[in-house]
Amino acid sequence: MAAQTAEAAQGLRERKKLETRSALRAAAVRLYLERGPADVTVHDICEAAGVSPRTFFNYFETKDDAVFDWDNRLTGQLVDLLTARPAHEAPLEALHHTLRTAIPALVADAGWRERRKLLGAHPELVRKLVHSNSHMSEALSDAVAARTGLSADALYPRLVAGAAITVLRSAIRAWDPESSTEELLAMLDSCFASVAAGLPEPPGDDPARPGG
Amino acid sequence: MAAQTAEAAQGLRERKKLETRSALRAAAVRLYLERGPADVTVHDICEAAGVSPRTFFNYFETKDDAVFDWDNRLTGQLVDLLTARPAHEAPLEALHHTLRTAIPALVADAGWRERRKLLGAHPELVRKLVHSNSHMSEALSDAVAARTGLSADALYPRLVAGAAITVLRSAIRAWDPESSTEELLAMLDSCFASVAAGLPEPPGDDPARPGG
DNA sequence: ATGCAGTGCTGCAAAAATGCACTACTGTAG
DNA sequence: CTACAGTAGTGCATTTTTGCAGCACTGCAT
Repeated sequence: MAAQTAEAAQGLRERKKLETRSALRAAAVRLYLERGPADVTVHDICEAAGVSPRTFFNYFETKDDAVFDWDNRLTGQLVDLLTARPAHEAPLEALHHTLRTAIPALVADAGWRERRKLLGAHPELVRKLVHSNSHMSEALSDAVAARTGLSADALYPRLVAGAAITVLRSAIRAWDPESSTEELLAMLDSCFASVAAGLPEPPGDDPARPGG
Repeated sequence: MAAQTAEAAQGLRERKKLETRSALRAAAVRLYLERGPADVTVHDICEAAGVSPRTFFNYFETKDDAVFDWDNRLTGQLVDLLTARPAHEAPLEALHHTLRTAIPALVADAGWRERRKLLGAHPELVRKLVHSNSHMSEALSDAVAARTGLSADALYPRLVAGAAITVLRSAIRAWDPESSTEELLAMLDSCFASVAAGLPEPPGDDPARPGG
């Protein structure tokens, strides 16, 4: 396996690169929180991070991508975790365990929580997040295909990966970033249970209440 | 209900607007197919459509959005169809019928087929398509919430809508645009069946065939 | 036909994003 | 120590995207 999940910077070069990326990410989140996304230019972020604007776009595709860097790092991590799950687990089950394993570290990351709050304060950003999610979905889809021995173009891997991403998104969105990790995990479990049951009518649904 | 699904242009003004939008969409798809997305500038599209570049961005958020205009029109249509489904249908079932109903008209649309081929020829575009899909997902989510009497922030509507969008995307992507409508509908049915069953191990999976 | 309100279209300036070529430094081999 | 390959960072030109303000036309009322 060539996948080096360890973040150990082996050389000066690698370390500098990680530092630059980190600096850009941190500066972006900080400035976004301070002034709001609309009042922060790429120039500002770069000045705070000490690099040129061109360099910013060497690391990130769009201005907002720096804020979503967590998701891209998470993607690689999820793929590794999923690959490491025992082969006897059904794909959906393996994905469930994978997410469950990855979430605590996320919640423990102060930067990630900051970002989560940023998304709550600026819903416009959520729309751009889809891009990162799509990347994650494709990566997981490929990993599921590898697990099941199916083609990467087959329907099943895309369905399961898509469902898992939807679950993750929905749970994080509904989760209150001030509350505990357990809350998030509970919602994740509930979502996976709902999907595994074939998404039947809403659990707490009371037929006597028309809802209008 | 104030929703006017009818596309009848009541005044000259409305008609002109639709014409401009149509012209931009058509020009974009044609030029994209002729030269490839990278070799078409907004300026080119606007020249072909006879409007200024600034006007392009009054209609579409990004250069590629003109190509995805079908999805945005489809979104409104799906919401209307879903709202019209009988109340006794379960959400997932109602979404299944909704998509089944909308698809034939799409496939019959020559422009939509062109677009579908464009996506096959230029996979980079698929990445940008997620944006439209996300819009569609949110709209359907709200419609499901209305059907079930749940809050728009509840988990269930997002899960079902997300699953439906994933199904639609997967089916269209796997579908050969040269083949028949029935092929696409069959894949759609198969996907919905898989989701309704809780996404168990791949259906046509033959344990004897390693698939490598 | 005339005047008014609403708004579609446009030009302009600034910011975001991309391709290309160049510099400077890192890591490695001699 | 020196030479070399690889590549992160940069500057520049071009394209994409957005905010703002003005012009022109439509739809409506008089």
